[in-house]
Amino acid sequence: MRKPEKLDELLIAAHNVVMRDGVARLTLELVAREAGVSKGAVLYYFPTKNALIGEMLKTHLERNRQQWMACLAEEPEGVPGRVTRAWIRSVRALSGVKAHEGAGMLAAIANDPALLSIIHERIAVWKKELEDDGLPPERLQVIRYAMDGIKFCELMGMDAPCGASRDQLIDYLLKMATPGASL
Amino acid sequence: MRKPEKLDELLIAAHNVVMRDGVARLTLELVAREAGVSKGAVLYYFPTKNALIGEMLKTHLERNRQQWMACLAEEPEGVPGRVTRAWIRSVRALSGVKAHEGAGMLAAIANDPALLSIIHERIAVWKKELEDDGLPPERLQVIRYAMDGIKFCELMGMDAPCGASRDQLIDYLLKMATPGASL
DNA sequence: ACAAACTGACTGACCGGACGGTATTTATAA
DNA sequence: TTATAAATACCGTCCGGTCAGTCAGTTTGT
Repeated sequence: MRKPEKLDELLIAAHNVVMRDGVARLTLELVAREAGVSKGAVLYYFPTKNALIGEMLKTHLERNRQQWMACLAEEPEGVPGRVTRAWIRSVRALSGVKAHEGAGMLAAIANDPALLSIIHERIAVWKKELEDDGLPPERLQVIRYAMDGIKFCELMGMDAPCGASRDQLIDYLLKMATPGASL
Repeated sequence: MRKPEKLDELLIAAHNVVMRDGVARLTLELVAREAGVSKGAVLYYFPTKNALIGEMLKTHLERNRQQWMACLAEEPEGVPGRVTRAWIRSVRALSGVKAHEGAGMLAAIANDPALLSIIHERIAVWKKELEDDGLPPERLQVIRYAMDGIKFCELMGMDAPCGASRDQLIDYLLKMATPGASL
């Protein structure tokens, strides 16, 4: 059941290409070169380019999910907004300086929006989990879209918050996700 | 100084193509067909594809700007957060049911991220105007990224808020942009 | 033990189509 | 006539995907 590690290497290579050269240059040949193999090898592991992109999406979502769960474990139980706060912390933990995540999302948008259905399904699940978290709906919405905004801005280099300003923002969102905290 | 109206038709056609067929299908030929002209005509008005996309971006930004100014005129003076509230209202006014704006942004990302510099410059200006608006910085940030999140989600069909829920969210953001309002 | 048969991983050449852009030609208006 | 507006034909390139074949290793038959 162990996935071949070469497959992961190719996914990383694809990610690197998107981040370094832009999503327009995500070509099978460039991915191959980045990974140090031939184009044929890439198509050996992924039947089509779309399959590659789909896998990029899935691994990205999976990593997010795991980080979320890890943060949830550290969040004390019994306080409403627990799931939401864990989610906020997971986003903070993941999107660091070194790499924008979501290269797969960019690639999906650029190549075949139908691929986004993978994300749509996940969002539906997440949304339900967040809505059942006991927070006032307006606050939850503000938090959710603010986090989305941060992520998207990071993804396309559009003046995402960073440094102290970023920490301040996330702390504020955490407060919003904590009933009784003064704003 | 009147721009030929054909040029605007082509921009609209390009916008329609992106929204209907996805940014991957934004080709000179499809734009031409959508506008009911030949490919040569498109290249007569825009020397390159990038020029077309750049113009899409600029008109989009320009429309946003004008809506913003219109909303600003209706906002009573003297109350801090005035510019921010006008901005929120302008976004609400523009992004309706019928059309996602920002096809140009998608096209820029997909084709040549360097085009985004047009947006970067604008963002810098907007940011300054918003920062000088007299609102607490954390609140301003939350509002700003929440609005960005909404717009991005709309742009790529990722569960953007709509209907009553959407109005509720925007009202809440307006309250956040109003000093003294109870949250 | 040892070779034959087979398998999985990978290569590199190639094809067909799409697309951006150019060059040339034709229609229209002043 | 001349300038503008647009159509048509065409070129070169790039890219996704196919395919035949190589080669290391593993299994199998004796």
